[in-house]
Amino acid sequence: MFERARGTRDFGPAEMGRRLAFERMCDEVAFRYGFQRVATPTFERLELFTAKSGASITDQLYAFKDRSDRDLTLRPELTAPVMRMIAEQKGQIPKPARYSYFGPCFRYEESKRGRYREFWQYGCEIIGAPTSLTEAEVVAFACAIVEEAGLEGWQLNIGHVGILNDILGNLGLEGDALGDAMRLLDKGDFAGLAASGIDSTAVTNLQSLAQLNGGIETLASAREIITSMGVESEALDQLEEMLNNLSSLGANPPTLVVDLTVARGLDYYTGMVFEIMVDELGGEGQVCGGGSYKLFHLFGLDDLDPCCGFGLGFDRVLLALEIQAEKSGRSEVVPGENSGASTLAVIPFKVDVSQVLALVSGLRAGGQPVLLELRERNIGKSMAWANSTGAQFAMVVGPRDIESGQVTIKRLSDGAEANCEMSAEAISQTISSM
RNA sequence: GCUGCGGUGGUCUAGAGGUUAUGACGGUGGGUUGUGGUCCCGCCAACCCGGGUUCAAUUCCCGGCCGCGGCCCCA
Repeated sequence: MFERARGTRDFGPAEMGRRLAFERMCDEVAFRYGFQRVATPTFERLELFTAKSGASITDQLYAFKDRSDRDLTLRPELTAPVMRMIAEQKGQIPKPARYSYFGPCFRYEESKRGRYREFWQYGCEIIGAPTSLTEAEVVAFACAIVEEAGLEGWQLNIGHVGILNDILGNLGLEGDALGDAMRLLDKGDFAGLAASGIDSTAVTNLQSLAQLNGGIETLASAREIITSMGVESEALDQLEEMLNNLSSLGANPPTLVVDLTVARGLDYYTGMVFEIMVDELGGEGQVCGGGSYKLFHLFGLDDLDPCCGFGLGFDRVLLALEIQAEKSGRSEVVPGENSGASTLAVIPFKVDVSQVLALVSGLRAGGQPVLLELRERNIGKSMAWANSTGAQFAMVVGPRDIESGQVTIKRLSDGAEANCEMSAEAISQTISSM
């Protein structure tokens, strides 16, 4: 026997229906926010990702050589490919561009629940509009997705790398030391910060900054602390503006935490950074992350920096929704996942099927989903089959019906029946009126 | 990378050093050649893999693989 490769999953009809419903929902929200869907290849030149994230990521990639000895890799994320796509057009696109995307990504790492070697990301980027309003739009879009998906109890964490840069820069940190300090801050490792040689008063101040917990109102306290450290931060004003815009745009997270020590551990973030967390997934609780970043300098298009975007952990959101639905007894995990058109199971019975197929064809042409019984079996078994398919209606077409020109439509949920003329129009009409 | 727990038909599960390896769900066929979901009967289908201990291992031991949790990491 052959087993699935580790960290991969199969999706049967029920699960796939749910995933498609969620993808459609994401696209609908994206459309309302003015995003246009784009797609990039599943594999790319290896250099694209090493340039973005350093050579050390190679061991987490599904990298390989092609027959011409080119270094390629399955994509581990979608931001760099989208940047590459725009760069290939020399940035000659209408700006600002609002792109959304969805697709599988691949990372070679230990798999566990909520972390797979093949996983799906839904995401977006706004390119060519480096403003705090852009940031607000991006975060509002992310919030809209999780909210419309019906996720409960999620938390939005927002920080600003620019503010951290101002503070740490004022302490004389730069280059690697600054990056290290930022990573320590992100982890909340203040002992490590003190050990790295940062002035103890500054560490204390950073710690109280990290302990601020709340929404926009915490900015005032943050400003006090930052001012007391002798730092003028324009970035702080930008963050305040962004948060106000976010609120005006209707984002309404169950919990909002303005946490200036959120750094997302990534070198290329430059401004606002954010993440959306849920409790249900333990250590894999981050379902979305993003912010403002500079990457176009890698392609020689510095003028497009910074951009703003996010990646949404498609699988994780679904997992969290499934756990929450289970807990609350909700039957629908993704809103609308069960609301398909009413399918009609057509059961030819003791007739030459060619007599039925024209009718089936007419029904389908008219937009009526038809599931055709393909085996010749007795009525009882065929009805059981119709029921097991999930079809809402069933119709037997036998000699009697052919002769009379009348058929009986049966609603499978409760056995209700209705008769009508044996024509596609009459049948469709009968179904929609039942 | 570290660490804890687990692995019996497709799914859930009983079980014991020697069994025709349990039951349910499911699938399939019949009872029933014009109306399903009930009921009855039949059939399909499993001890994760490799090594060790033993007369005998699916059961005990070790390793691997896979799954689940925790830590590290998470572009």
